[in-house]
Amino acid sequence: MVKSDPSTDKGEQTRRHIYATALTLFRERGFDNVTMQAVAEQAKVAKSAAYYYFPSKEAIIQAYYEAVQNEQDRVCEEHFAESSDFKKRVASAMHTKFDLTKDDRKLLGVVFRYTGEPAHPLSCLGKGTEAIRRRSIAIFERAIETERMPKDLQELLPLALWSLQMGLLIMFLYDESPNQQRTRKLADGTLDLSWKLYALTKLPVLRPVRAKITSLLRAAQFLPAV
Amino acid sequence: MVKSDPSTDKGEQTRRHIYATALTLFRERGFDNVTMQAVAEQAKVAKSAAYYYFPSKEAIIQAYYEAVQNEQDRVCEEHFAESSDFKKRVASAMHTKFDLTKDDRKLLGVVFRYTGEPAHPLSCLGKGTEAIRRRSIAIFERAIETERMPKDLQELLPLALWSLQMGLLIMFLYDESPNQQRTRKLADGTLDLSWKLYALTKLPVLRPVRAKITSLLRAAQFLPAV
DNA sequence: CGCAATATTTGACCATGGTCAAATCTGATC
DNA sequence: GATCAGATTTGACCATGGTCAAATATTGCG
Repeated sequence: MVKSDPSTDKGEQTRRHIYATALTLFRERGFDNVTMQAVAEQAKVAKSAAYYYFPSKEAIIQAYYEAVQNEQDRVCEEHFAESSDFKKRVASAMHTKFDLTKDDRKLLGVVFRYTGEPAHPLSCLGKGTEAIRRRSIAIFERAIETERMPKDLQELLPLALWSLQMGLLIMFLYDESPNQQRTRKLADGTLDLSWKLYALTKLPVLRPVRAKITSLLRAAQFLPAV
Repeated sequence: MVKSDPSTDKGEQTRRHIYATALTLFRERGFDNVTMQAVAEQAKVAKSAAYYYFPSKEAIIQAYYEAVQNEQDRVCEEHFAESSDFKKRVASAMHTKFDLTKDDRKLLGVVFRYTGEPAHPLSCLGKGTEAIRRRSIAIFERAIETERMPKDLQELLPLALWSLQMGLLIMFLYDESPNQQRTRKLADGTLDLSWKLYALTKLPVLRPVRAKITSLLRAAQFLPAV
C-alpha cells in the first residue's frame, strides 16, 4: 500500500469509479488488451489520475484480489455461523474462493505474475502482500477452531490448507473442464484424504512421521519456532 | 519455439552471441534494468536482430532455463552412472538444479512470470513449455528406474518429485539464508520423509490411502487414465 | 559463375506503461 | 469569505518492448 489510499471521500469516490471501470473493461477485453489510457478515458479522468490511485496496472488486479478476500471473509463468516463441523467449514472456505473467482480466472492469473520475484511489491508470496496472505490463512484458522486438536496440528493445518488452496487455484486457472469440476473434485478428494490421514494421526506408526514433518517445517521457518 | 530457431550456422552464431551478451548484462544489472536496446548495442547488432532470434525479452530467460535443463540432464547422467541407489539419484537430481541456478536466482524468477496465464507461450505450466517440462520430469523417471516398485508408484513418483522440485525452487528464490541452506535442508528432509512413507507404503492401513491418491490424480488427469 | 530463394539485418516507427511539475480543487481555520 | 495546506487532477513527456517493410547477405543450384 504505497500511496494509493485516498485521504478524502471525494478521492475514495474517484478511486472506486476508476476501479469499477477498469474491472469492467478487463472482463470485457482481457487485462492485457486494455490500456490504462482506455480505462482513464472510459472513466473520464486523465491517465495520470488512474496512476494517482493505483501505482501500476497490476495494482488494480491486486485491489480486485483484496475485494475477493473481503468477500471470502464475509461469506465464510456466514457459513461458519451455520456449522461447527470443521470439515464442512474447511470445504466451504476452499470452495468459496473458487465460487467468487470462477468468472474471473483470466484476471486472477495476473495475481501470480511476480511469484518468482521476491522483491516485487506485488509478489504473491512477498512482503508486500503479507497482510492479505495472513487473512487468507486466517480463514482456515477460523475454520478449524471448532475442532479440538493437538497444538502442532493446529499450527500446521491452516498453512497446509492455504498452500493446498494456492495450488488448486493455479490448477483452477488451467482447468478447462466444464465448471472446473476437475479442480473441484480434486479439492474435495484431497480434503477427504486429509481427514482420513488426520484420523490416522494418532496411530503409533505415524507418530514419528508427524513429528518429523513439524520439525522440518519449523526448521524451514514455515512454522514459528517452539 | 515460434520462429526463434536460426536455419544456418551464421544465424546460430549470432543467436548465441546475443544470448551470451544478454545473460551477462542480466547478471550484472538485473533483468528489468537491462533494455533490449542495451543488449543489442553491447552485442553490436540492431535491436530488431535480437527480436529476430528471441520473440521477447523473457524468451531469453526461457533459453537460459533450457540451457540449465541441458546441464541438469548432462550432470545427472553422470551421477546416475555412478550410483544405482535411487534415493541418492533422486537427491542428486534435486540438488543439481539448485547447484546450477544458485547464482541466478533473480533470473530464474522470471521463468515464473506467466504461471497464472495458461495461454501465454512462456507460461511455465502451459502448452508452450511442455517439452521442457517433460524433460524435467523425465529426470526423475530415470532417477527411480533402478528401483523395483509397483506400477502406480512408478507413475506417481516422478510427477510428485517434479512438483516438489517446483515448490522448492520457488522457496529457493525467497530463501535468504546463507547458501539457501534452509531450502536445501527442507529438500533433504522432505525426501527423507518420502522414503519413510515409501517404506510404509505396503502397510495395510495405508493401502486404501494410496489407492485413493492415485485414483484422485487420475481423475484430475495428472496421471494417465488406466 | 549467375541468380533466385531464403535467411539475416537494419533503422524508422508505434503503442503503452509510467513519471512529473504545474494547475486546480477542497475543506478547515480564522 | 479569505487564506492556506493538502488532496486531486491534468497534460505533456519519457523509456522501452515490440513491429515491420525494406535492404542486404548467404546459400544452393542450374
